Amino acid sequence: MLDRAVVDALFPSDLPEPSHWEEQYPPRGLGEGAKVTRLGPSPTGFLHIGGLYVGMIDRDLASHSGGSYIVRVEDTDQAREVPGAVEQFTKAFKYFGIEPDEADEVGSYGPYHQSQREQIYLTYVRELLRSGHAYLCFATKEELADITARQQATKLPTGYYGRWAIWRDKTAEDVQAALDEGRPYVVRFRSPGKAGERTKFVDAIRGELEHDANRNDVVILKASDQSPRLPTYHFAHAVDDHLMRVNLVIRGEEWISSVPTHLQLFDALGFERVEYAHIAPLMKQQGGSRRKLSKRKDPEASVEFFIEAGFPAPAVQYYMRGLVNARLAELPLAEALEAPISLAECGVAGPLVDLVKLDDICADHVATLSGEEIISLVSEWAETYDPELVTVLATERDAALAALRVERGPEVANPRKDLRKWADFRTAYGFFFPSLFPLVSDRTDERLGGLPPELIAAFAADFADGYADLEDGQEWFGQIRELAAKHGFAPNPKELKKNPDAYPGSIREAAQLIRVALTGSKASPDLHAVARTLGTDEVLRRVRALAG
RNA sequence: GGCGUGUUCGUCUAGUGGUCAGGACGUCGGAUUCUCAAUCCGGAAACACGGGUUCGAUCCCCGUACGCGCUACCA
Repeated sequence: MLDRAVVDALFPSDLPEPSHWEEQYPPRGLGEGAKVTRLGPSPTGFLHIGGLYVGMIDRDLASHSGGSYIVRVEDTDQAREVPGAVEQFTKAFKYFGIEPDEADEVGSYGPYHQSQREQIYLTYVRELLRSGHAYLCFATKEELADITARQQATKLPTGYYGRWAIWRDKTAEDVQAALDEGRPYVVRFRSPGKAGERTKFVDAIRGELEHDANRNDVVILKASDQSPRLPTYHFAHAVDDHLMRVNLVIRGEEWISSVPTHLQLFDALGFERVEYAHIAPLMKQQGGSRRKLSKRKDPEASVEFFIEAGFPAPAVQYYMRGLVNARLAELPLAEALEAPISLAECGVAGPLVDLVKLDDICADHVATLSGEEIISLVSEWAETYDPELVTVLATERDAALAALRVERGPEVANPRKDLRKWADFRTAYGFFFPSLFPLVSDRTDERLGGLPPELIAAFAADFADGYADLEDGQEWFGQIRELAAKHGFAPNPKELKKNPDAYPGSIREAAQLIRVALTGSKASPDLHAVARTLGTDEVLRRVRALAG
């Protein structure tokens, strides 16, 4: 063990003692059972949907227990940091309504960026060094690679332990000599683990788990020739979660294997242990098997994907909550968003993200919204992703409201479900806006089904000349029926099938002419409703364009 | 390789020592219809495999297979 004087000389002389931090970050004095949770996103790219998923659970448990939810940016890997990532996190959390109680400038347990907590970490590293729970390691990358290679060659577990831990028991003289040479070092934890020893712990989701005790002298503080001097995840987890008074750590199941290490660290530091809940990761189907959603390969792994497409936040939340607790998927959306998540009911196998099911949920949800709500949500989304649409919605608001009353609205028993996400709006409803609608005047347009151009022109002209804006749907459609008969169309598809050469098409094809003229599409809401909504003038303008 | 963890219809899952193994999404068929989105009705579809324990196992135990994770100065 190093002399205290030698240890202290490694650190700034004004570095605070642990008591300083303990006083600055006192216990929270929350009620019985209050959960203090945290999410530790790493700004090495866009927020992963899995991060949002875990954050939602954190947020929920904190809220329902009267606790607090913290977002702590884990930016200790400065080399991999991506600029703008933190801003994107904030935006994503906001979009989905999963916002922290404490983050960045808000909260008295900060700073909430690990890169700004150097002093704190150093205090506790020094403490561990003083007590002999940690030591300096001057091993070079080459030496470490060599150790790993030799362990692999002899089929031994890899790691820095036992006789491989070459700096663990060096004399003070050797350490001093290396220090005098100015060699860079890392600080390693002196693991108390013994070969064959087992560690038992309780996971709030999985119950009692058992693992080999950690024997690895893990690095807790990265290289001394870097600035700022930052800790590894393991050490930062212990220090931060203790000082932020977090008492429930919810994280991905990939951390289960690290729990024995974390427990040793908490014990060595004299911290009270925290409760763990390890969540099964969101998966992706890959051929016949499945794998974790990958940020690089899967667009839907990024929360950005959902924001760009304008998936309604409540629908996404509802879907995710159903994955967390299947019971919530059986509840109506509003209830499911309010009902508390239960860790004990969490699945232990990673679920596949089913975008088709999400679509279904979105469609059902949007169908419950009013026209005003849809316009406001679409506008908000379009602010970033379709500025032209924002203007149109503002200047032609009446047209938008009218469009959204077509087969929709609270009084309709079976509302349309053609909007799943805001990016669908332009495709599904754009034709209602004169300024967004390109007239169809080319009679050879494939949308018209290849009917003879002169027939199309004559039909359209006839329709426009005799058009009446009738209120009754059957009567209104009667106009098309009569014209169809006059122009030789079969009265129904069955007749056409019986006698294909006798007709240019059936009533179906005839109606399609008007549909394409009015909407530019072969699929649309009820034609009568569309025509009434557009108004006589606009109907005539569009049909006459086709008549030529 | 070692250690850990998991496995019910295609997907998310419910469930129990004796159930026709339930629901939802998807899918298929039908109805409706001027096209869609829907809606309504109906169908197909699962307890990974092999041993035990038991009168009986999807459920309990042990193996096997397969998936996933950890085994970094990444988180």
